[in-house]
Amino acid sequence: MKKYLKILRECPLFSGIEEENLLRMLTCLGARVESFDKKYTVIAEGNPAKYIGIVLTGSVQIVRIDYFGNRSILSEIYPSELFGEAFACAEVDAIPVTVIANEPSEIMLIECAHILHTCENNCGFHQQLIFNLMKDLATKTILFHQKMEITSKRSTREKLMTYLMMYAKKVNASRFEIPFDRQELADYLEVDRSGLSAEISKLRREGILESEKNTFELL
Amino acid sequence: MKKYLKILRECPLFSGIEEENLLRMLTCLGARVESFDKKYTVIAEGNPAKYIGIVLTGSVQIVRIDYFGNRSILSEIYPSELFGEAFACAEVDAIPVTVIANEPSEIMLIECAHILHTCENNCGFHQQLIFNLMKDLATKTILFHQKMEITSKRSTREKLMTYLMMYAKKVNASRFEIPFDRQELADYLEVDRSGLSAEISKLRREGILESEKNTFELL
DNA sequence: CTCGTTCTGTTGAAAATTCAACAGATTTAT
DNA sequence: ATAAATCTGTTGAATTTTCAACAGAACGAG
Repeated sequence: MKKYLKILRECPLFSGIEEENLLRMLTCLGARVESFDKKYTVIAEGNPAKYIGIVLTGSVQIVRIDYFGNRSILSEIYPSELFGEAFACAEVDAIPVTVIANEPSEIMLIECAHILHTCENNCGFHQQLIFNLMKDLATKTILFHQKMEITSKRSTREKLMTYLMMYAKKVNASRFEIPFDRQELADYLEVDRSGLSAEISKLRREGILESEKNTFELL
Repeated sequence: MKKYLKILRECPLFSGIEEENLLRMLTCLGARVESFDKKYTVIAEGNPAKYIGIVLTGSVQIVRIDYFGNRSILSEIYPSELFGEAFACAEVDAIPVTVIANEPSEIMLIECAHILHTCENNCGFHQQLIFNLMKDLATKTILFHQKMEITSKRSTREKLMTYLMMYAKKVNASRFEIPFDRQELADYLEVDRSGLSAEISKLRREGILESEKNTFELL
């Protein structure tokens, strides 16, 4: 576990926890680490939502696929970030999304019940963990609001431009690389891929942006 | 305050709090009650997100209106439910949505900082309140997932049917009244109103549903 | 290095959404 | 009760999106 300390210290779940206590706490929580190859399923839709996941290395996508196979990408999770916490904390009996490794990834899994309920050792950090979870869930809610601001736009162009402008603001640069290929971007924006490609070309012709592969520059 | 006890006991923020402690706690938290007429703004976009609101009577809508005046309805909040908690807990400096009274409503407002930080009286309920907020935020995240499941559908028909089927499941009845008029439903589903009306008529002609005003029956 | 797979941009046709306008129904205000 | 305002369903035209198909580019495996 020791080699993950650097990442775990950045994890919002453990903020305010002293490093010397962290390893002990992980044992107490029954944390375990699993590895997943690219495209492998970390948690499948329909399973009980018992675990909170922490990305240690690599990244995962939270996706939902409907009856007709349409994929919708809800978010991407990077090292030190959490996933599954909302479903675990709300104690829903089946998780409605699938978590897929985006690349070879190491994932820490912690049974949520171990966090929420005081352990026999009474290790005393539960209050801090619950506070951290609350903060994290509030932040996630904000992120969902942002995603809904994007997808609530009615046209492909508006969705794309809203996304790019938000991303530019987030990284504080007018030139940046996005974490999606075309199909993934389309599934995130909830539009048709070919229409998205066409729109990007159009924006380029109109001099509104430059782009090359996944790198964009707003002009 | 006493007359609101019945509703406040149902409020997820206060679950696990003894009734005899509730009134005292409200004073400690500096809770206050304000009244709003129909269509009046409870909290306007852009203001600092300091307050958690609790609907006591009536109801409010959480809406976002973009540059071009397109309205998007994010959710409706009914008595004993919370709003604004995500923005307040995440301590964002400007709330990105507007809260509007749906009908004459009484709203309790509590400064979030009073909940998160232990008060001078050390009244000892903060841990429970923080746990409750965490639970509430997890539940809200689930609700957002459901809304995104609706709006991620590509056609008006699919959005409408997904919404109606979810609503039927929620109230456990195939015949039910929805809380939206046509324009509001369109703004919630993020589609064009006239197209929505047309789609409802079409579904009725096809024998898939019955409807009269805001009452629907799935066949 | 080569072959096979995946990704991307383009295109045209079909389908759906949006938009504006309107008339009848319903609700609200006086 | 009447008038004014709002809400709803319909329609047709303009615009967009979706869908399927394809060819070249980029990538990965062996």
